[in-house]
Amino acid sequence: MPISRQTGAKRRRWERRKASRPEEIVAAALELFVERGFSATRLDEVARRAGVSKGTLYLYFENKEALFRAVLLNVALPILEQAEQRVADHEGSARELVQRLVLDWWGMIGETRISGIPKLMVAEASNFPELARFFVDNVVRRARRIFTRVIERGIAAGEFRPCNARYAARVLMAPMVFAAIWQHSLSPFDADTYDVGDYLDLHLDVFVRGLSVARLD
Amino acid sequence: MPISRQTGAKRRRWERRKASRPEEIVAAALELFVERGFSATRLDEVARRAGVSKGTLYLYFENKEALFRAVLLNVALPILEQAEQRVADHEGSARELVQRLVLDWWGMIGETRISGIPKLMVAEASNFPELARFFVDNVVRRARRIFTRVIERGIAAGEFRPCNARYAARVLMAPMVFAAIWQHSLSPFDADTYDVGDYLDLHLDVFVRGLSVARLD
Amino acid sequence: MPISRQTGAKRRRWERRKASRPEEIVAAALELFVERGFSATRLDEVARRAGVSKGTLYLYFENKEALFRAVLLNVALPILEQAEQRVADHEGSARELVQRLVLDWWGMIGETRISGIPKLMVAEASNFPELARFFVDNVVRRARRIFTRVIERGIAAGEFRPCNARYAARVLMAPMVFAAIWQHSLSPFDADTYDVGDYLDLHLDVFVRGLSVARLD
Amino acid sequence: MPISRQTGAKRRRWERRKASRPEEIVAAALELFVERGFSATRLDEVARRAGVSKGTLYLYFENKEALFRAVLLNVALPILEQAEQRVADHEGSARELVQRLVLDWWGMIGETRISGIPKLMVAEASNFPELARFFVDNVVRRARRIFTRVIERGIAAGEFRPCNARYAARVLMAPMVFAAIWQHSLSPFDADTYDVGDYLDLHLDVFVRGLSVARLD
DNA sequence: TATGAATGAGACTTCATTCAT
DNA sequence: AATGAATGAAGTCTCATTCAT
Repeated sequence: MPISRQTGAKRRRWERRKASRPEEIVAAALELFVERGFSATRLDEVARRAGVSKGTLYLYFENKEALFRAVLLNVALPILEQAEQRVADHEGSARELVQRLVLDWWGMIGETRISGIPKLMVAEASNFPELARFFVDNVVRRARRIFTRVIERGIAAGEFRPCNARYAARVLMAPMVFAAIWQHSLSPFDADTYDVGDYLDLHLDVFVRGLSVARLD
Repeated sequence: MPISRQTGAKRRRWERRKASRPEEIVAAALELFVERGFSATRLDEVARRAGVSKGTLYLYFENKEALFRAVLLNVALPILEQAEQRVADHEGSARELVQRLVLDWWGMIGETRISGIPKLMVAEASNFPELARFFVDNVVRRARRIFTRVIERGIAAGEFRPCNARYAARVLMAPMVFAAIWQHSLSPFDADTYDVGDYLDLHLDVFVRGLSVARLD
Repeated sequence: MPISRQTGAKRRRWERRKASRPEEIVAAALELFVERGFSATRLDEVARRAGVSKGTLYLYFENKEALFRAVLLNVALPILEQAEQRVADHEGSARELVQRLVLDWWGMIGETRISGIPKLMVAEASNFPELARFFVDNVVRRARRIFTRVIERGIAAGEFRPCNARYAARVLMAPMVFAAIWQHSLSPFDADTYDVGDYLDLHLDVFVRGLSVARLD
Repeated sequence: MPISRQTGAKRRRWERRKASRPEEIVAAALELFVERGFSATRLDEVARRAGVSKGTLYLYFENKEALFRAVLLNVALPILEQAEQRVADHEGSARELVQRLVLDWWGMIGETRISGIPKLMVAEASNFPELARFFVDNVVRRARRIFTRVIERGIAAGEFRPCNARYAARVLMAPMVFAAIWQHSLSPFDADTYDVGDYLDLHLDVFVRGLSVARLD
């Protein structure tokens, strides 16, 4: 039985938790935005899930759109930066690197709520052009650049066949990002369940073989 | 008495063929749903774009959700069935077939509004579970089955290495579907433009090489 | 017993009265704005008093402020223009004219709701600067100009003593406008009732005597 | 135990004289009520302008309406009483007295914030009936009585023509009160600037001449 | 005393839906 | 069949008020 869980349950009405509030709100908003989309998410429910009143939201965020912005900037960006860092630190052959990049990404993000961001952005892009632009510039293209560089390195090292590295990076990333989108959208309605890890393994195997100069056995 | 009022001669140029009304409405709805999402789409605007009054929508569709259903059933499904058919008719080596399937799909759907459906479904799945289930069962899984079969054929013929054909089908499809989603979401905000045809060519080349038993030169 | 009042009472829900709606809404808004002020007036109540639903207000007016504007432009302005016209047509001695101007104004406006406009504008001026400016330019100064001209004419004709006609016009107008403001504000709470007609008569008598060159007996 | 925490030596420079808090709040409220009206005034801003927190308001005033009451009772009333006193002490001819009363009033009140009270009361009267009644009884009628008495004295002394002194008092006061209202409302939007002193001088000159028995030259 | 984070009723506004015409 | 004025439930947001600190 958990320690000391039985008394604190009845949260007092005027309790204040200061610094942690905005994070809790953003976390609740992330969940709901990912689940229902921006428009279909009711602030009422964000508040309820964050355990605050409706008015409290407006203490920390100017309006619903600002909350959306915060979700992206305060949650997605830091984690993606961290991922970027971790990924940049990798060493080894291009082949290995390609595989580590994808598997690490999924390992870090895949099972968390963060993986809902792509779906969210894809769904709301045209309703929030500036945010879309921001997201593309600061997340998508940065990620693409990393993958592109790794592939270029592989080509330079004679590991990979010469090809358009930018396009290859897109090909490499698509199944990975799609897995995240799928998981947060139609996957629950799909009777054909699948293991994302195995799926990514296969993708990586096929991709690396397909791109390699040498015959891999 | 007014002159020539009884003849009906004043045929307005935008007088409509009655039968096409519902189609026009559905077409308008498709555009807007894809562009903005279901919640953010105003029926007012659907009506305006379809060139009818708001009230008219309700002559043909019970409510907004029914219109959504109609968009999927009346527009997406037929076209996708047609695509399925065309794709099923293909003959040739598995390698060739794989490539034809993907390129045909893009050729038929890619530049049309239909390609917005994946984004729309992905965005609204959790808000419309039955529709999501329907879409997965009648579109996604059917498509997956076709791709799976082709790959199985390739394995059986000794063209492709033995592997989990279902997973390979997912890997094969992901970049294709992702291209459609991307085109209708973040692509307009992406300074790195790309040619989808070239992208798919590269994907297919890498995929087929990666899956093939023989060395392709 | 009033004729045919018993059947039409139960106003049907979907009745539409087209053209008259905006006027009815503006009339209701005028009453309430004058009575409570802009901020304290609830659109709910405007709608109820106009016999429409809340949503209907937005069919005709973009928002609450636009309704305020409409009250001024569509109600106050026309009537004041009419008053201006009528007043400009007057002939006779300056003395008579001065008296006619004031008494006519009161006769036309005094007992109507329009006389609440000065109080309303005075109360809300600083909250609606552009509207205030518009009101001053198009109503106040125009009225002032009329009065100023009459006094100048009186001076030129030797009826009135030379003086600053603009200031004299202000002195002449103040008790008149103040009567309107008073009537719509503190008058109902004043145990000392008074007859505005008598009050204006006295004002005019004193003013004209005080300004005249000749001794009036 | 912390060092030197008990001495209270750290006297913050903006440490306040406790006693003055309510006055500061009332002063801030007066300004804002006059400027924007009661409803449109935010307690948030009252607090900010008074240099206290929102919660502090409630230490001194039960609610917003009580603060409004306090503005009238604690600020307006005393000053108006003082004005009344000073005015009552005057001696001299009725003519002189009339002029002193008006000019003194303006001299004392005109340039201060207190002169905004009439506008405020006029705007909010119907929203606060008891307060309106109180204001009329304790301020308006008392002032009127003073002016009435002076005019009666003038009539008795043969200075002024016989007339209804109560009405004459109203006529005398109106331009004066109106000047105050104007100053706090539409004056800032009026391109025709004017000098209130000159205006009142003209008013008094005309009024006294118009009421006098003797010819004034 | 004093604070200011938190509350929640209630305001303005939107928009899917209805129905007399 | 078609319209579009009208509706009112429901959403976002505001702000007077409360109370733990």
